[in-house]
Amino acid sequence: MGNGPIQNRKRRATSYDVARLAGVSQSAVSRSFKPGASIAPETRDRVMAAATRLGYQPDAIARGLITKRSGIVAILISNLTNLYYPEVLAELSQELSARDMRVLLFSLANESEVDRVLDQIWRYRVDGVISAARLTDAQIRQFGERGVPLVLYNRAAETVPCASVSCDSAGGERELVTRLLDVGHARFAIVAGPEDSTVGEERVAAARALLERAGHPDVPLARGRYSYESGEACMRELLRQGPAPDAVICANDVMAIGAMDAARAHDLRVPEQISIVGFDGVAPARWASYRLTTIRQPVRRMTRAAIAMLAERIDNPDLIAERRVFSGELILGASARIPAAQDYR
Amino acid sequence: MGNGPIQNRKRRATSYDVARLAGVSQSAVSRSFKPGASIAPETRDRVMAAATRLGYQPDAIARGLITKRSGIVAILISNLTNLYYPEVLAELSQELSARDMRVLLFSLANESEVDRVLDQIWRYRVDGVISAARLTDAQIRQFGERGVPLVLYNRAAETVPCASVSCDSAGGERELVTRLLDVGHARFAIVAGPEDSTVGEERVAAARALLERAGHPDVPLARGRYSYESGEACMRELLRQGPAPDAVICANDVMAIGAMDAARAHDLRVPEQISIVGFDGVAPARWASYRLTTIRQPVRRMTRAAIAMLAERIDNPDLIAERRVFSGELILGASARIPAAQDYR
DNA sequence: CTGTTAGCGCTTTCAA
DNA sequence: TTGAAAGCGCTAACAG
Repeated sequence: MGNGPIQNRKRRATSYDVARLAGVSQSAVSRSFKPGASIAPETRDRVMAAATRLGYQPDAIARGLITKRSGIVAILISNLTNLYYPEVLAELSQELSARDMRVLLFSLANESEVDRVLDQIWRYRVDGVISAARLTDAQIRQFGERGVPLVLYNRAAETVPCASVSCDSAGGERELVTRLLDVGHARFAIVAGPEDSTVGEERVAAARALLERAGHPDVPLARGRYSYESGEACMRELLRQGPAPDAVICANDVMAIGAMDAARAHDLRVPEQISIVGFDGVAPARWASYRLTTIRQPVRRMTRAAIAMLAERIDNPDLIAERRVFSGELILGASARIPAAQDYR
Repeated sequence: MGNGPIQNRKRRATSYDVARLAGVSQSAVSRSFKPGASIAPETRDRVMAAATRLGYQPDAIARGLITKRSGIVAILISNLTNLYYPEVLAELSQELSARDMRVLLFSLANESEVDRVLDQIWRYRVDGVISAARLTDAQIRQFGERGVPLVLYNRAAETVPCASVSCDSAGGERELVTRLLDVGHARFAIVAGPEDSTVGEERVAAARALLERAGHPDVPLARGRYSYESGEACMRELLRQGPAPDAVICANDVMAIGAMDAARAHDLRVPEQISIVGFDGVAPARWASYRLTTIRQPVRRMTRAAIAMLAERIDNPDLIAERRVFSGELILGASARIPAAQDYR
């Protein structure tokens, strides 16, 4: 304890306490803590000394009441168990903290909670919101009405203009499918995500369109819920339904991993007998047992962009909506018969 | 829009606005929103009607200023990329939200950030803190001095009494090692976590103690950083150093998974030639390519306990410190030669 | 550069 | 049951 801050247990020191101890006015204390405020270096030192003695820190809550800035950004995530989202959350959290903003986390077990969460968001006067959860257009509109900056992560609004960052699902999927076609895969199948997943549907639609144009209409499709187990189940379903496919396109990595395990359980060798590709580029996709061929989302670039856009909008709420779409990076793993291809186009 | 709330863009409605519209005093509005306050049902209805028309919600920030309760709990997590923590975070977040508390998330890239984070915590007047990050005793003491309730998750304080929940590392590890010994494993090796990880060291110490007593002193040990890559590297190191072990005890699942892949890359069959065990019970440990034998932490029970303890201490700050230790559950996967053993004891 | 003063939006006595 | 009034701890004009 020796030279630790003196302090009556419990009651925390206020700026008045510090002012009294330093022999200055309360506003001098306030100014001492505001960078660039007009205060004599000498007074400031006295104040700071008193502050540390009392263990004083300006109260962010009280400050927010008057500055209209809480320093808090809310993050909405639908399901943290998705394996892709923890990576996103870690990046967001890191970068926000570097920019001196705090994260109020809302993880939704299901979509119906959104309204309840929005209520909380209004009450806490957050400076802005990054949402990796599905929002209806009506919900998005509320942000506009209340003047709370919003950036969507990996989703987009249907009819309302709204700032967003995302990874080019269609482009990435087309790259994968083109490669698969080029080396002569012939019996395709798709493991899709839930129908209400925008990115999932984009990926599937892009794959299908390309396949159709290449003379593969009516590709068999099974729907999972983005989980490992559902990936396994989808693969089993596809194998049961007809002749084994020689290329399976999965809407995300985790299902692709489940699909690989299920295929192997059916004594199919990956990629010799069956190619399997995913999407996202999560860590386990790189594990030696899988070495998944996939499209890696540039998570860090995307999160940084999201935060930059949000910060801009916090400073200038009337900024026009903008969508930033990043290309994913093709990761040539070992789960698909695709040539390493340097001079590829 | 039709019957949506009327509202001048940007400036949010205050209790005064509502009061005026409802033709009551501002304090009547306040009371209407406080459950169990003395207010005539009829007035309350008028107020509520006005409130919805204006899209009014009591401002949590302003309320906190006077009630001394922010409704916010801070969660500290060291590294979200650990795969075990997202599961914990998801549970914590879920349960806190059910109890009408918000989560302020602090994810630390490294231990040196702790002090910076604590500063923020004091400023935001959080009602309490759950820490799954390492705190020094001096840091823990600050919580006591400031009267901020703290519950440690999977760690414990050295010399300061402090509320905590954890999983019985030693007990779990002993169960694993006993089984391995019983079936005659003879050449053990350990893949440990970083030296500054308390749980990691507990697990390793328990395993070593038991092995020593069983006539296996000086078990070779390699240190990883809890990541897949480091698990792989450790296994390679162990294989390089001497005769291949027939049982490898890993301080967590992710390293065990890395170790399995590395062992297989060396053409060792798991578990026939080498048994590998982990700790935690994360989702990928159940994947068909691994089916890891491990100890599963009862995450939901632990998180619920942590929150219950925190809530108690928020209501009664002087509550005595308590440690709750939960037993892990042995998961018999297929990564170790251990009999299914029903009548085991 | 410094102190005085007026709030931010709310809850909570205290009388009526 | 209700309204008036006094703050919670702070920042931001405004004079001095």
